[in-house]
Parts: sequence; structure tokens; C-alpha cells
Amino acid sequence: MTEQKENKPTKSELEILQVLWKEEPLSVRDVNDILNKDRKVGYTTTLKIMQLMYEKSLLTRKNQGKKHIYFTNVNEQDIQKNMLDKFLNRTFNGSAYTLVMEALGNYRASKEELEAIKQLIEKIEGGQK
Amino acid sequence: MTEQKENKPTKSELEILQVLWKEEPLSVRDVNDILNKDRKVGYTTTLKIMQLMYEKSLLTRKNQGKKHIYFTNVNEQDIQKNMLDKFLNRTFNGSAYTLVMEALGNYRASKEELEAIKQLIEKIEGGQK
DNA sequence: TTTAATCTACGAAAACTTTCGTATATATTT
DNA sequence: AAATATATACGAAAGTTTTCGTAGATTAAA
Repeated sequence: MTEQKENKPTKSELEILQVLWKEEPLSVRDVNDILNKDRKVGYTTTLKIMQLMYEKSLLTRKNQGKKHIYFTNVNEQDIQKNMLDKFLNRTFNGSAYTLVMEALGNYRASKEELEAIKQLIEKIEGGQK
Repeated sequence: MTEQKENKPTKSELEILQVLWKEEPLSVRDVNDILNKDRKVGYTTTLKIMQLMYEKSLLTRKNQGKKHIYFTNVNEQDIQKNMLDKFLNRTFNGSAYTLVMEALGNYRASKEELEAIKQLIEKIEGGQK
């Protein structure tokens, strides 16, 4: 059973999770290098945060010699779902509709994606009759 | 010209903005009473945060006798748009599609809302050809 | 095998946000 | 008018998260 407290990663933690979800497992060095493509972060800063994440069970790790390589220990969809729930309530008063309209209105989606969304809507409409 | 720095209200600030957007103007006392329906917050805590928001120009205020009544000084849609942008990038890797699918899949929308979303999609598809 | 590079662990400073106590002023009530 | 209630202002404590310096171990290179 997954811990039920650890669904609210901090900003930095989430940043690291994103990196790992994309190409885990990685060493602290690897993660830090990737983060530094966007912004300057010290190595020990990244190390420290990953250690804290390990203690919180957001990450697991294995020994590779004396070094550690890290794996995520939480599911991307689960985290996204939790964050979305908080965000929706906090910023959009719980209105998925407003959020969706904003998102579609302001960000590009491919033809295929738009079609998939339409299909989902039709499926929902069919179900709710 | 609106300040370009003040688009990232903190959690507490956003909570207060939500209250005011719904029924401004309000006194600190009013806001605090409303907040306390959900969770216990001290009066001076709310006062302090609203004072900080005033200094940051998130709020304006008028004197009513010696008391103050507060008004929001930022637009709800603007703030939502900014927060959505950060959230989308931070949590969904910038994929509006994934976000929309998650939102529609997990939260209720009325028949009218679903129709409106479909229409928006068709409008977008028409435009992008 | 000394030097240089790289790693983990850890403590604590720095930065940011929230919370609250207290002083002071002004109304309201008795 | 004295006592009570309610305001604002403000400083500082408390809570949270991020950042970094330093020590000690290990590996790689000169």
C-alpha cells in the first residue's frame, strides 16, 4: 500500500520527479546536470533534496559500487491526479469546465488530440445520457 | 499597466482572492469569518496577509470611517491563466492534452458544458484546418 | 602513493510564507 | 466616563523549503 501522505511533492521535488519519470534510473549527478540545463542548481542542493525524497519514500535507490542510482517510487499519473485535484479546487473553484476551456483556448493541441478529446466527451455523454 | 511581478499569489493569498472575487468589497473581519468556515485562522493572521497583499498591490482598499474595506486589484482570469501556465508546465510537462483528458475523465461536467467544449474544439479545428 | 576528482552525509544558513502577540487607537456599551 | 469590544500596525516567532559549506570516504589520475 502506498503511503497516503506523500502525494504533495514540493516544487523542487516535482522537478526531480519529472526528470526521473522521463529517464530513470539516474544518479544525483545525472539529475543535477539535467536540471542545470534550465537553471543553476548546486550539486549538493540536488543531492540533499533527493536524500529527503528517499527518506519520504518518493524515491528508492540502489547501490552501484558506492554510488547510488535513484528510481521513482510514485506513479506519475497518481501524482498528477492529486495535484490536479488541489489545483482545480484552489485555482478554479473546482470547475473542470473552466479549466478545460482555458487550457484548450490557450494551448495548442494536435488534430489527433482534439479528436481524442471529442471522443472522450461523446463517450461521457453517452454514459450520462 | 499591471505589475508583471505579482502574478504568483501564495496559497493564502489565493484563498483570500477567491473570497473577494466572489463578493468584494469586504472588510478583514468579513474575509476572516468566511475563511473560518473552512479552517481556523486568527484574525491578525488574515489582517497581516491582506496588508501584505495591499503592499504588493494585489488588493486596494478604501476607508470606511476608520476601517478599511478591500477590493481585489488583479483579474481572476489573468491570475488563473498564469497559474495554469505554471501548473501545466510543472505538472503536466506542458501537455494541455493530458491535462484536459485527466480533468474530463475525473470530474463531472454538465451536458451543456460538454457541448460547449465540443464546440470550442470544432472551432479550433476549423481554424487550424 | 600523493594529488585531484567525485561521492555521500549532514548541519545549518537563507529564503519564503504563515501565524500570532502586543501596542495603540477608536468605537460601542453600560 | 469607565469598561468592553473591535480596528490597524508591526515585529517577531514558527513553519516550510531550498541552498550551500564542510567533513569524510572512495575512486581515478598523475
